[in-house]
Amino acid sequence: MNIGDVARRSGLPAKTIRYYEDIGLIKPHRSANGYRCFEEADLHKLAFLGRARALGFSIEDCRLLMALYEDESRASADVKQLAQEHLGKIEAKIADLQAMRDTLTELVQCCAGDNRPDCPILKDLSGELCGGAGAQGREGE
Amino acid sequence: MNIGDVARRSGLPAKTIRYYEDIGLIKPHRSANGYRCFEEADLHKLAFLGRARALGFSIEDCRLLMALYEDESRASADVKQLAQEHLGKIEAKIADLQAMRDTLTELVQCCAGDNRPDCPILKDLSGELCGGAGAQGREGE
DNA sequence: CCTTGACCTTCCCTTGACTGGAAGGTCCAT
DNA sequence: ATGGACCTTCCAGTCAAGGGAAGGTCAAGG
Repeated sequence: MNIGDVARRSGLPAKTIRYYEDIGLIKPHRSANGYRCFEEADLHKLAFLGRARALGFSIEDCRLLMALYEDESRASADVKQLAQEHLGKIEAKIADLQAMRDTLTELVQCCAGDNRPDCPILKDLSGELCGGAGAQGREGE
Repeated sequence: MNIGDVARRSGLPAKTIRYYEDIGLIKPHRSANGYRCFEEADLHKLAFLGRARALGFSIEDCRLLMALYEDESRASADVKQLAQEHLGKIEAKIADLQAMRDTLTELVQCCAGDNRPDCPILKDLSGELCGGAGAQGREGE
């Protein structure tokens, strides 16, 4: 298989596949003409990588996950720990984003959104406290 | 004020402040010795930037927000629109992360986490369907 | 006067995970 | 032989900084 075929079948862009080879995640053979020559096993790995990346695992996590996958004597505890740590990071990000969302939602609701210059969003950003309904809870930043 | 003082007072690292000057967000004067020389107005701008960044606005959004802030004849509708667009992106990110979290949570729960190699997390990543409780809903990716 | 240490300057490299594009080689069908 | 689709490598850019080197400046202490 050439790179275009694996790209279509794995759903990953050819550029990404080359990049994954660059950083040592896959090691496709080469044909006589220098073209990368992928086997089913490579395709399988790429699909694995694609799914792990879609779950938000970093490239380094993917490397570890692949190593665990290929290690027949792995302990599932190691996989689980990796996944749980990643889950923790995701939950932290969600919490951060939710805090932003809550503050922004408040500010947007406060803002008249008309042609006058007075704007609680800018007031908040400039550090003046919004007298009204208020988007507080960030004084101590 | 020298950069160290503004760094302490704004909570931004000196590196970040220099970067913000580099990209034209602030334009501090220079003392005779070449040191940046910040006024209260610069500090105010940096605090504004810090808060906008903490709300997840991109640098380019921050640039627009600052311009609006300094434009006395702005329409609050413009600010509101910017904030609403940003809010939409944040909500999309939250939804993405929540989907990851849900799948990962399922998989982690499925995994025994002992010293045996059998692991539903790796099974899922490798494309095999998990026979048990199942973390489905991603077949069509 | 000299040194020490804290502070400041610019410059360039690195991050993560790609993406875009240029310049050029290969393959296959017409 | 020519066109177009495919492949190759290499270099630069993204975003928002962070790290660190090499060197200038300043104030205090000996």
